Amino acid sequence: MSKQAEFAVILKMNAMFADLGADELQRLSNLCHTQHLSNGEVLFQKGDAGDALFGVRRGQVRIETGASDGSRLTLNFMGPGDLFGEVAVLDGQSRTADATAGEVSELFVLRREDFLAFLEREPKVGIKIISLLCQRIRWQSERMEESMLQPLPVRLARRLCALAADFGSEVHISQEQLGVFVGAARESVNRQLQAWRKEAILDLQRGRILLRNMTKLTAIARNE
Amino acid sequence: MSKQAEFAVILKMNAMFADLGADELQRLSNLCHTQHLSNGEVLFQKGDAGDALFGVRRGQVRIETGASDGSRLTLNFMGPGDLFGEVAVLDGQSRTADATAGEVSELFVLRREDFLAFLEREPKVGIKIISLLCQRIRWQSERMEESMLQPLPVRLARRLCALAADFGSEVHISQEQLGVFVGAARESVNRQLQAWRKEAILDLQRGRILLRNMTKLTAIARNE
DNA sequence: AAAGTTATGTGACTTATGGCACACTTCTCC
DNA sequence: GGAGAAGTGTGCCATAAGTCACATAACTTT
Repeated sequence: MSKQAEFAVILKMNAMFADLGADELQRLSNLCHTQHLSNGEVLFQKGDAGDALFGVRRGQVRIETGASDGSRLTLNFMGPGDLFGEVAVLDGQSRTADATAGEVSELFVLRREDFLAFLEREPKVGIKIISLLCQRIRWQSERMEESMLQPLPVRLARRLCALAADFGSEVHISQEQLGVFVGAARESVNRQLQAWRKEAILDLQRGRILLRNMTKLTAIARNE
Repeated sequence: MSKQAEFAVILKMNAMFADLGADELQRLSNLCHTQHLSNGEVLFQKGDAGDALFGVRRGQVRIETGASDGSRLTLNFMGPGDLFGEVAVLDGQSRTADATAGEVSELFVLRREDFLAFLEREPKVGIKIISLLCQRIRWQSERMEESMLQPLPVRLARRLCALAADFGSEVHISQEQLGVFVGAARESVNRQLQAWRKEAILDLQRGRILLRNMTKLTAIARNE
């Protein structure tokens, strides 16, 4: 399969371009470039101009934010098929986080100017993107209310359920990072996890969590 | 001034349509209808279909959410010149809050289908809207981090500064509602306000707050 | 295999905020 | 103008979570 055809497949997977016809998809793919990253290479940093949209072909990219004390905390992992950097590209503002390759990676790159020009010619895609951004706004406000109103156990359970959907019952994440995701101190996360271990809801190992009883966990997440 | 011309002025005020030419603005205004509301009349409720975008011509509309216990809590006030209901219109999902007229009001209404049809003919407006939605996403995530990381005094100071920008130094709001805005209990809000009163940063009256020392207040908001 | 580094487990203490209770004040409306 | 509602001021206590401190366990490096 040619690279361009592969780009088209990946783009198609993303809701942003899901209802594009084959020809439009073809034209969009032709605008893409390829970029290789070695392990640990920095793609962009917080504050950089948001001049391109990226998609992962192979490898893994970590989206992280450098805390003021110099420690770096991972916010998200992007794997093959994932698109990232859309917000900065769409509004032309600067990046809000850093992106670093977690392995040798190959990305495709869609430059902001090419993308915007494409948008002007394809109003339908614009409307689709608007919908997606609106969804995101709704989702954000829900999480906002949630994180202010729900106690830590509920937030933690929800995050674990979400991770389970992506990774299966063996979630590979440190308690420190789980704390970042959930907005809590590492110690608090640990204490809650211990409590659940005693209830046989999960098992703990260094760097991973084994979910044993998803029924109970989802019940906690629902906050009955 | 004709109603249509007045609509055009209001639309122009909103960033969404700021760089539209006079003719496009004219066409958009012609799509608008007018709707009158009596005091206390309900415009829409949470869960209703988001089938129109509204703009306030005269009067005031409260955006509120009905708490589970039946008490209603105001999230925002929309006054003359304000546009609201965009998100539900743009993505076609249901309303996330209730809207009730706080006085006898006159609105203009732009129906979803008309608006979307307009968007398809004006890709530039679509791109502008995308930018605005992106800005909102950024703003939301900032507030999100803020509300989880910043202590109440900082959040409260920020909210008061924001209100001051809209209302001047005499902010007309109950402590209860301030609590809702800031995500805190009424009592906590009161205690903080009392502390500031003793420092001569502000004065309190029933239903209003008089800001005396904006310098100190903004300093607190900055969280130095 | 020893040494160093990172991740986890846990106790003790502190603190911010929430919630209840109740007094007091100011508005509103018959 | 009297009754009731709505908004405000404050004391007291409960509690969730953060912080600090340190022990232990698991991987890495040389």
